[in-house]
Amino acid sequence: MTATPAPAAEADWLRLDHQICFSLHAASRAFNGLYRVLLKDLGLTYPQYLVMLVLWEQGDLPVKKLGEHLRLDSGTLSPLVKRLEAAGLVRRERSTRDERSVEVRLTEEGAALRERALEVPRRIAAATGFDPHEIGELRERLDALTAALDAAALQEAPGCP
Amino acid sequence: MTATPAPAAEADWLRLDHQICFSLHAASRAFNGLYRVLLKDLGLTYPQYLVMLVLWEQGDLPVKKLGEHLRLDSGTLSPLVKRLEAAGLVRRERSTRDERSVEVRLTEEGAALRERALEVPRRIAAATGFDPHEIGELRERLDALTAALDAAALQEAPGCP
DNA sequence: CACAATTAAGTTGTGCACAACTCAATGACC
DNA sequence: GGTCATTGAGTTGTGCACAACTTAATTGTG
Repeated sequence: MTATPAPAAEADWLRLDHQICFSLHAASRAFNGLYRVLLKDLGLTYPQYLVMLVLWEQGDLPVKKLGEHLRLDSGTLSPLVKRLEAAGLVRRERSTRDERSVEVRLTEEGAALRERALEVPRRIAAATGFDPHEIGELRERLDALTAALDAAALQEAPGCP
Repeated sequence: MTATPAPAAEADWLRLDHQICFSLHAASRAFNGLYRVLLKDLGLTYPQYLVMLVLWEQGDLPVKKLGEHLRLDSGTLSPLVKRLEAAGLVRRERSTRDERSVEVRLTEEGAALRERALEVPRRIAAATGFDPHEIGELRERLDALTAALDAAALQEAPGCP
């Protein structure tokens, strides 16, 4: 034992941080990469696919609601949805009830694309090599992580009531 | 049992996919968001922090080696490293041994920043609410996932020997 | 030696994420 | 009813990720 308890421990923290944050970053990009390959045929990017998943599941939604489901703001969604519209998968229509709101509606083509998308999640699941139970467990872990991180970020934020 | 085994199961696949891919996407962005807050004082973005972590741990490295550690290509790293150079944290120097290669070297300022960065991983770990063992476990799971996804993406790729 | 293939950086173009902002519609309050 | 704060989309600017490409240096092979 030395007088200085553990000078290396500090570096170990940075090392651990390197490991965990890099692992998550890499996993996210790896997922993105595989989806990129699998979604190429459908002409969708990964975030566009997420939007389509929500629309297929929830039906037509205003941009605001889409953003709540996906935790994305209008700065991300506006151009993304415009690209989906350009691809003929959705229409954007001003709500008559509230003229601020824009409804995103699936076109026939957009609704039909769902059939072709059914194969994607199976292939993703197969690629992970995880069984459904493991996937579910990992998902829970990640959701807990997200919730904890969001709470912490709020606390760290400049003005935190 | 009906003649059609489970017509709803197809939709469930899309739903599960929605869950897991969204969870990972959200966790990655949540991490990014918290790092954004914690790194603001250091004047670093999250990917820039990753580069600095590698340099602090490994010492000066050519861009190529940096990319191997972080799985990033020159298209991402070149402008990023230039921004680090503009911030005075690194210098870029053509290798004399191999003029194709560019060595990224920490400046005094860049090396000194490490002291201030030591606090970051502790605060991140605290924010997750996970103990070191859980973090390690999650990391292993994510690394396994990344490896499986990378392998699958390779197999799916156009030309796969 | 010469010349083709490979390699390391860098560039260009597209799309996503997010902060900070504008603008118009809505709602609340006096 | 008029004013003002709030809300929903959208825009702008910065930075990251990645594909496709260019350029220059190096290596391999005849």
